[in-house]
Amino acid sequence: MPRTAVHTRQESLEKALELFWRQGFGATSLKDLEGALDMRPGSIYATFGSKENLFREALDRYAERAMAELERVMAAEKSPLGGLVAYVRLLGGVRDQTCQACMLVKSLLEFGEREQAARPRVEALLARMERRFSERLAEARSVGEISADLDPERLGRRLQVDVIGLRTYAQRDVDDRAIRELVEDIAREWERLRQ
Amino acid sequence: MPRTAVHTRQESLEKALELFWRQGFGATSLKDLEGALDMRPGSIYATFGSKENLFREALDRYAERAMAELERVMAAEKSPLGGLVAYVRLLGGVRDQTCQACMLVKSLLEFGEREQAARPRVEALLARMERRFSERLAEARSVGEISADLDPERLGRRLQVDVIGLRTYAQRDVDDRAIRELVEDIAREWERLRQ
DNA sequence: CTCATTCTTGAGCGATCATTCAAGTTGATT
DNA sequence: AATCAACTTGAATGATCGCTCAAGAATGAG
Repeated sequence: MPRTAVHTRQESLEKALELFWRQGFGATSLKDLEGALDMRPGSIYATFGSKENLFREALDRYAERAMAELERVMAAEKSPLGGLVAYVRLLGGVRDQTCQACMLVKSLLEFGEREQAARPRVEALLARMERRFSERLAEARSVGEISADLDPERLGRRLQVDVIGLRTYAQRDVDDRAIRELVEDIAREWERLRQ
Repeated sequence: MPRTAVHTRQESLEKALELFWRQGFGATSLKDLEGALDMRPGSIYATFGSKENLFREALDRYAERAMAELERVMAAEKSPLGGLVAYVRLLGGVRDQTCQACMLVKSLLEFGEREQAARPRVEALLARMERRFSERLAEARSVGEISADLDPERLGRRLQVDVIGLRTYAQRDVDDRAIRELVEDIAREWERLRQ
């Protein structure tokens, strides 16, 4: 009996995610969203409630995809350490994405003040990613790939710093060769942990 | 014969820098600046021309200070590599600054689109910092501190990735011990290049 | 067809944005 | 005291911000 919806929630979210990722929350106006989603303000608000809520949903979707990709890459490698190295190498191919830098990191820096609404979510999603790194590094240690002296938590943090640094650096206007070399250097450093 | 100015350009710039660093360009309104500089719009525009120009001057000032600190730390160490390691260790004390993350990096991510006005300047300032790293690493190589096989340019990039990653990570709501351990781990990695 | 339900529209809301400028204030010089 | 240049003020500008809501359009059921 209802009028058929012309857009699915998922598709709209995808388009919003792309915009927010590229431009950030503050720099993306409702007019931008109207254009990208091909929806009028009334529809957007009926569907998503507010710009901020739409952003939060986009963030969650982004993080979900990022985690899924990490799991996919890790699952393809038997070695826990090898899986993480493969993930690092994959970041070299980031150049043809919507944006080189991680959306979580962009949001973290945009919402510097802690009282900002989306900030806790950003924190939680970054923490989850780091935790996954640490878990995998703990596995690597327990199967003897890396020294028992190493602390998986410290290594997980260290890996997140590398990922953040690499992807943020890739946002600079440098040529692809530089990025490829960088990825290779970082990947080799992690390989070197193998004992 | 003129009326005595109540604010010096330098002091105003300092206050603006602090605001822009913490909040970013877009999230800092003229009302914010009016409050922080204790100046009315007319004065601000008479002095700095536009919000964007004020931001650009603040950026330059930030970069100048950052470069000066790098030079200071490096000058205090005889060893070129040691100077860079000392700089990395110093980043651990970043926690009591205006903002943990580098203002250049925050700006790089905020002005993702290349057509943004301040973007080329951000690129140039980041490139200058990296170049300085590479120069110092070239010295380290020429005095035999690190292997002749290593490429100072690649290492300079690698160091900038570490610095970007570390300072951006420090923006997260993690405890100081985590940051201290991270700085130590990164510093030790660079020490390990010493042959 | 009529109706009820769901979705979409877009004009318009008050607030805030960066910016301008005519008028006011100040202080040294005459 | 009068003058004038330098500096500051703050009301006002048009644009744009996120958002609302009454009205319109489209569908399936009766």
